[in-house]
Amino acid sequence: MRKDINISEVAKKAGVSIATVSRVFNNSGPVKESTRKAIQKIIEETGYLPNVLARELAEKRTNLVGMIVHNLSGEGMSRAIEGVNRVLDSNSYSLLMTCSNGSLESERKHFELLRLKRVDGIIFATRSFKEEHKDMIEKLPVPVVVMLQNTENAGVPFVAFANTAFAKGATQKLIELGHREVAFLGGPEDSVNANERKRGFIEALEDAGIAVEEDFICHGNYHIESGYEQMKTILKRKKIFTAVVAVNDGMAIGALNCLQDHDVKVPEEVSVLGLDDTVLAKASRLKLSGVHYSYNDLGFEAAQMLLKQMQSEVYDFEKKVLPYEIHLRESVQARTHYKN
Amino acid sequence: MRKDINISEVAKKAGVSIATVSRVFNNSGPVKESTRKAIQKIIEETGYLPNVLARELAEKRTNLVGMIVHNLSGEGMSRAIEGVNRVLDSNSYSLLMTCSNGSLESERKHFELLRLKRVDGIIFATRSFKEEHKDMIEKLPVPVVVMLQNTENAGVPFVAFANTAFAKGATQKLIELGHREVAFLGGPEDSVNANERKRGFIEALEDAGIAVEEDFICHGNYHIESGYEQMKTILKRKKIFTAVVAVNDGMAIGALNCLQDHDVKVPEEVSVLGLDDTVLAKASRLKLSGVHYSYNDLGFEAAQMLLKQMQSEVYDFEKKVLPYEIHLRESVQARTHYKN
DNA sequence: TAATAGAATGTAAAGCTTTACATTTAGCGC
DNA sequence: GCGCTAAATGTAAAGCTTTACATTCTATTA
Repeated sequence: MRKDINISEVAKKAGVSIATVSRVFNNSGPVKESTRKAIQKIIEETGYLPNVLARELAEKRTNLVGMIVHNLSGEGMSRAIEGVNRVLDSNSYSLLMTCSNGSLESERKHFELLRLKRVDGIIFATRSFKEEHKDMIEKLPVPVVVMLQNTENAGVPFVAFANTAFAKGATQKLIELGHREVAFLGGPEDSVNANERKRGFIEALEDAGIAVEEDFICHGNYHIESGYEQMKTILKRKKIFTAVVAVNDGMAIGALNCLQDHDVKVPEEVSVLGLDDTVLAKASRLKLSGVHYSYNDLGFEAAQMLLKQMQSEVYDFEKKVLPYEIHLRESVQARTHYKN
Repeated sequence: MRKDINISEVAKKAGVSIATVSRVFNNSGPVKESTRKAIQKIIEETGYLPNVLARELAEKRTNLVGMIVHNLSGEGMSRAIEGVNRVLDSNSYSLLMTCSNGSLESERKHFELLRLKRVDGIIFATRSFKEEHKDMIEKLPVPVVVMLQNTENAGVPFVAFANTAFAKGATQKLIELGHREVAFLGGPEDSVNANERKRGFIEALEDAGIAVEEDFICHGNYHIESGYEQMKTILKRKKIFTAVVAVNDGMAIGALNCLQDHDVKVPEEVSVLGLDDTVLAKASRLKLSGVHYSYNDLGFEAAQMLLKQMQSEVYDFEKKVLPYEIHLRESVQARTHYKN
């Protein structure tokens, strides 16, 4: 298409050197007022825009932040990206987005791509953080902030949710309400986040001196159908329970539907709580209880932390665990005498 | 961090010129086998990676595709981005993502940013396509594909859903089932997509010779609460209707909850259909009827089209309207005699 | 053996900016 | 009017690659 005008053409038209034009454009040095005016006029007339590639080459920075995400399904990650974008936008950075689909090999490829593209920093959202990831990160010439995983042990900066803490807190609320036989619908057994939540659940029981029954613990895949199935499995065991904690809203909704289909009254007979607060929580007529935490803030904080690291010479360890709120709604009530 | 090695250092070590190294690295010219081997060895030893910035400067292309999206809430857009990513990934392009938050001014800013960043093409997802957008696009030196809006009139290439068609089709299904008093819960009045769906609804009625009653048409904001409110408004009018078409799943779920709360039996008394098929459709015990269309495909097709445009010299108009499927599930049944 | 085609390799320009350093200009005090 | 300082401007290198064109081989054919 139409040929771009470059700095030397502007300089020629203005009868000055390119250095002076550069100084005017970037306001990076003393220029006589009359010269400045003249150059600005030419810039405007010609619509001159510097070639960012050349500039980046000279400056050795791209004002680009890379982001590696396993996938985008689920509303959480999108919100996080919005949060990231908000920060980058107001700091003149742009976002290079990639989906890794979770495999280690693919993640390695994406780290290399971002390195090649010379991004100035990387936000890395992974399902589970491995030793190999640490190696990848250490090889990079730019800072990396991990999102959604607690990488304290690895010494890698991160922003994450307090999975164990809020799972424990929510379970404790149920215990406070008199529940002692509580079932847990967990996530995939190899998911770090799901296991952290499960741990919180177990800790709450243990702290209260309640024995943890394996019969009350199941694992699913986060989906509604899976919640339904796992709930059914537990129901079949015919052991009495008065509350269910689900690792996320999908499983909670599945459980809710399953209970209702089996004529178990919620919340009169069984309370249901999802460790989540997505749009699904609002979908059922019976308002689902859950834990609220902001993915938007997650992204926001991660981007903030990254920019900070990018500005400092040394990438020192830093961490941020986000706050949460437990919302008890219609799906939870105090334990009443259980009618068998 | 550690200094990168550049092509001339590799050349020096190998005792050849940089041109030869470039030829080996890019496999872009004849090189004697022994020389090639030697250079490849040095490349491996030194871990040489070309400076992409310099390369892009020389090649005048960035292998970058920009994407402007109003926002990322809702699962649709994320899926679309995944689809885009899938195509770009396998074609060695990367994605520069920006959220415009919908304002025209912001969109203009983002177009400029992408132009500055010298992306090779742009995918533009907007809520409503205006004359100004066309101007912005025509000024750009790279092709643009619009996503989610039918821009046939403007002559701008696009990939979109057949809003009017599937809304009409779904409504016709209801009519075939004997429904004649059908309510419509629409989206925001300034949303092009929402209005296209409304038009399809109206066309179906008109084609069947059914008068369109304003009392049966409401507008909301896509959310569950809004669907609930609008449904209530219509219920209050005390006119008999036997089916409801909602502009999306959120409104449909809201309507469903509202009807049930008012002791209206679904589907026995009123059928409910959402012009959507998100995760929400699976959340209720009563399986919601709807229209299925794939956002992932939307992104996929948009990216494909863009790449094609990028490869051809002239950017000729092209369009793609995606297929859809109407799924009648539990929430819809044939009209039976209406008990008053 | 010389000519010649074709392969292999090298040279240098083009792509465009930033910036350290060099040079020139202007202004001020004496 | 001279000298000095500070401001204004210019020069050229550095950042690194690709590639058109030039040159130098190598091998084949006459």
